[in-house]
Amino acid sequence: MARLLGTGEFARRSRLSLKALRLYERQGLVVPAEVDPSNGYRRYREDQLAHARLVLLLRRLDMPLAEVARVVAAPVEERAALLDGYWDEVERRVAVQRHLAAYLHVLMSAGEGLSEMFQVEQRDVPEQVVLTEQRHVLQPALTGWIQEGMDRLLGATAQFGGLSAAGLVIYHGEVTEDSDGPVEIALPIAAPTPPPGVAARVEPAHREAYVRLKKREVVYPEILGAYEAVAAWIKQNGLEEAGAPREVYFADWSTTGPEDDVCDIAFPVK
Amino acid sequence: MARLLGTGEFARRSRLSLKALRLYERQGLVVPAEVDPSNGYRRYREDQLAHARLVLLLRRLDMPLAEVARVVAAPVEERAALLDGYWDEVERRVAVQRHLAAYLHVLMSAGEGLSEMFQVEQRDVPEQVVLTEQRHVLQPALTGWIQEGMDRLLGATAQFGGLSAAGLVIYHGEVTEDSDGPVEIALPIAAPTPPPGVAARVEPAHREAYVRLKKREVVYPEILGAYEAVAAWIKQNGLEEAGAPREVYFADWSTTGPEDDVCDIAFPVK
DNA sequence: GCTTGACCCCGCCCCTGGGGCACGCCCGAA
DNA sequence: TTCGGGCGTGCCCCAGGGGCGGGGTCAAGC
Repeated sequence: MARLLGTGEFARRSRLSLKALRLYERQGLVVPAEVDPSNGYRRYREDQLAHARLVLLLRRLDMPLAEVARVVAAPVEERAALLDGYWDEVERRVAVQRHLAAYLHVLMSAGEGLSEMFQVEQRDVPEQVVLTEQRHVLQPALTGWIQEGMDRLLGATAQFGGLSAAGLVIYHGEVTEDSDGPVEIALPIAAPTPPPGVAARVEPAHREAYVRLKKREVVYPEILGAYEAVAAWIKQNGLEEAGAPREVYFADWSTTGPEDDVCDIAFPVK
Repeated sequence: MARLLGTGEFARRSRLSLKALRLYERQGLVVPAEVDPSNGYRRYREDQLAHARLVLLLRRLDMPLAEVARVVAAPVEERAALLDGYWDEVERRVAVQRHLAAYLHVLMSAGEGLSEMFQVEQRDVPEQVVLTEQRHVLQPALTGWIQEGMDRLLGATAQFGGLSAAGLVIYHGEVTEDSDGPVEIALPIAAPTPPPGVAARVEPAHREAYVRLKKREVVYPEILGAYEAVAAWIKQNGLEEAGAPREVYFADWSTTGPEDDVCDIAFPVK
């Protein structure tokens, strides 16, 4: 009955290294059935093998030890859900990286000729009264917030006769995984001055340089290439940036396909 | 012309941390255009920004610094290929983990009831003369070698009247990512004794416990569950393992679908 | 009973890719 | 000249171990 395994045998049969076994004991992941107090020898029950092998397989998913501990400590009926949660997270991360790898492939194949990928134009934009909403938001939450905010403000434009021009997303600060803007959503309305009682302001008339993007190009971080292209173009042409960069959404996001033009990346210039 | 950037500005504009910049300098990845010998101040050229940003994006793919160094040091026309090589590797690794996650999901949903997932049977196997080929091989190369070896030996069986029973893959040692067997392929032929001039031997008569698997279950590491199930069943039924475990392939691999039975996992018992 | 391997302990240093802190110098502007 | 921020180095920390070395221990053979 008291057939206990020494570390060597337990390690061989669980395929865990001795080093890993000691580490997992410290982390409370795989705790020996008993430790001889006189010499510190660890002894494991045979039925702990299944547990140890489970830990091994979870580690092969590169699951952090802390998360492995949570999974194996959870009631049996909750384990599958925890595993799925972790794995979905991995798939999301890999999906982002997959996109990035594809972008880098294009970038590198283009032989650094980034600017040739984009056609930069200029135009004059008249003064506009815009309903506005501003927030600090990190990149992962950005598209969700833009969707919501656009919808919310679009509802608010109704009482002013609806949207009078393309909606803007203005980046007053950088938005990346660790820099949170702020970002402003600004929807133009046909009013001569900002109406009272709502968040609104005048977006001044300006000249801007822009590139037009297809829907499939409007995805982080590929979109950064477009920003860089415009910024580089501005410098090359002896102009200066004169305001926060912005995205001009002139198409309905939900009804367009990946090859349709949906927005411009624009920098005010002088 | 000599517009050089200090570390602070270079870090902000490249989005690399100061710490990362110093590290990358030591690794020779992003080397400052000049270092003031009197005070150690680093200065970067503005055109190094693109280089630094490329390093940043490659790092976001979790590409190791050494590999990033190889990519950015390569001629421009080779970079895309190096990137693709790395990313294919990542996709392969993730595909294996995806499989493993799915297996673990099933395992955990079954509530540890692994043995209930498999129906273990017993049977007697008569003495057989087999053509044989043995090798050390690691798990990743295993299926490829089995395919080839089976084909090769199958050709050799022709001169003895062809295959007389299901082909065997016998595991004399464990086969994992870091344990390499040895593994034996053994194809039974209708001969009373091992013919001279070819690698052949007698596989003795024995009783064996086995489970039958569908094609979709015959994939590492899910298949380990089947081995464990048989091993557990043997213990539970008071028997003993009496030989190396084996896979008995009784169907043609190439013409079967994922839901077809293709092989048995068998342990000789006594 | 004694010796000899094999087994097992612990602790230290190594790796990657940085984060964070302390301490101190240095630079430019008021 | 002073002061705030920019910049330098060096040290310790993280996961998840690998590897080495010094020393205690266990069982088996003689």
